[in-house]
Amino acid sequence: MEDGLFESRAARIGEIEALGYKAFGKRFDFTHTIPDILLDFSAKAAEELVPETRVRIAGRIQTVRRMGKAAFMHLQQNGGRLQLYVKKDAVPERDYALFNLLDIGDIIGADGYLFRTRTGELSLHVEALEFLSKTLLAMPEKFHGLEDVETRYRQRYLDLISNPEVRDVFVTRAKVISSVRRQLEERGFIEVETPMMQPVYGGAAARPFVTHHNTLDIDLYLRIAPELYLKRLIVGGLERVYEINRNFRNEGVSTRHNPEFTMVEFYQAYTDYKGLMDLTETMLRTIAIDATGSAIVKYGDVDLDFGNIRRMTMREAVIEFWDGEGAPSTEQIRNPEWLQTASGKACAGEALAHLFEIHAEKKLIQPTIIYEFPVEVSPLANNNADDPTMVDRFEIIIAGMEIGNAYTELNNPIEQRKRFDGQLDMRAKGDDEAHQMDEDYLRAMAYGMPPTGGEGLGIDRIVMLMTNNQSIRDVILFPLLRPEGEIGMASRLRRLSDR
RNA sequence: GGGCGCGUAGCUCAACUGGCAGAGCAACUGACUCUUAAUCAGUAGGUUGUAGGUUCGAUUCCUACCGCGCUCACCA
Repeated sequence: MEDGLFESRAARIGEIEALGYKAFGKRFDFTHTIPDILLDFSAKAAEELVPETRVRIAGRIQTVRRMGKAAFMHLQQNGGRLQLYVKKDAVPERDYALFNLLDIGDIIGADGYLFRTRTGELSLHVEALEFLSKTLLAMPEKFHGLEDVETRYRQRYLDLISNPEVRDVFVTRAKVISSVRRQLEERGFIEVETPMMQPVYGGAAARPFVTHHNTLDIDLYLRIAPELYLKRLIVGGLERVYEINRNFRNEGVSTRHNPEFTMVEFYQAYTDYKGLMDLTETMLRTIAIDATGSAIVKYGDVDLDFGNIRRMTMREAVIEFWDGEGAPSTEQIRNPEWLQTASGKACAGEALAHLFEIHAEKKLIQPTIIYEFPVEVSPLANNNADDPTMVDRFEIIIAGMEIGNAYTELNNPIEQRKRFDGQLDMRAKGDDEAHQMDEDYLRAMAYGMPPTGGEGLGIDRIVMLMTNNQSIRDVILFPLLRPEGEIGMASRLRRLSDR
């Protein structure tokens, strides 16, 4: 079958090697990265580049403009791009022959000196070329880049090559994670790793992925949360622990949900949910500053203000944001019968949580802490001292999304056993996301758990906010997609070898 | 899972009411020693996602399927 561009590029492998270069090259020790050069020399005028500033650089060819016996091209590396000027009588004959074989997308090295062109662009006057790696496939169009969303997710490498802003998203993601880690470390938290494969899953309400260990012949669940293991460590005296890692939930995919997603969970002995509110406000503000340079972050058409976080109870939020007629009074919102009638839910706690979700959550755009949650939807949180139907828990909601969830941990094993039994009842009634009984967790608690506050923050969603992305897939390098059909790459490459 | 939308050259996009499938970039040949979405002249490149159907004739209309997006449900 005809495969013109692919075969003509493959043929150049032989031509490049005939000149004495390696088509899939070797180690190349550069003196500067391209971003270094841009940083160090962008501000310097043409005359300041003399005496000659000699550099040795490497990168991928992004554009080529050939003009007879001279040419300009742009080389990109680490998100920076530098123009190269190649003149026939300034490079060895062999290197000029190589230059004539170069394709957009090839990876090369270059030696030369920095100068400014007539139009003032900082450029490298090339004196020697080295070949480092051949591209066989055509790059996306230079002006629009790669737009097709499916291809961008499936071939993220190509997305990263042709869309520089995508690289910036993942650089910001790294800054967010680094900020979280640094802030927790500064406060004496230690990073731990707990099982991703768990014989009993818990710590959240979700359906799990199931896998199987052959030798032990047991089913294991990919964790839906690390919570119960982290609290075992609190029992063990690791009084400030955190873990940044993936959770897996076997549920719907949407612009806010990926089956595997990244959470930071942290637990601090001797504090409570109020202490965590203060910590959360500081952490989120600092993340925003570390990631974007400001506590005010543009998201869609709003400016999110991480410097000023409102706090309100779930009941207050339902009343304030009630849609249409019939907003409850402060008495009605505490009345189980009213709640059940208004929501159609069987128990008062689920009813309140449901009303909150349908009336209030989407409208909470500015960072808001919602506290006092119903006990029925919070099997691991400690009771509120004044209201037995409520627990000391809060969520942080931003742009209508749940970003974090925290509570004073339930540390009474007698109460915890009752809560587990309540969850088992819900499971028996068909709620397959109700919490499982975890006897070893009860046993740990029976040894005595200090009063503790614990919290989880959704890293992916925070990155969405910091990078102004509306879809979680744009902040996950390789979001889950159905496997694609036949690609045919192996057979194309096989035909090259068979010739 | 439901609803709506999309799928055309390697990439970005056209193609009126059903009437010969086109352009730019990339590629190839040629000109050009400061260009930058380089320019100029020319060439080649298509199973219109897949399989059926309607029709003299289908990229266009219909059905099913595949993939993706948005949205609702679901997801504390």
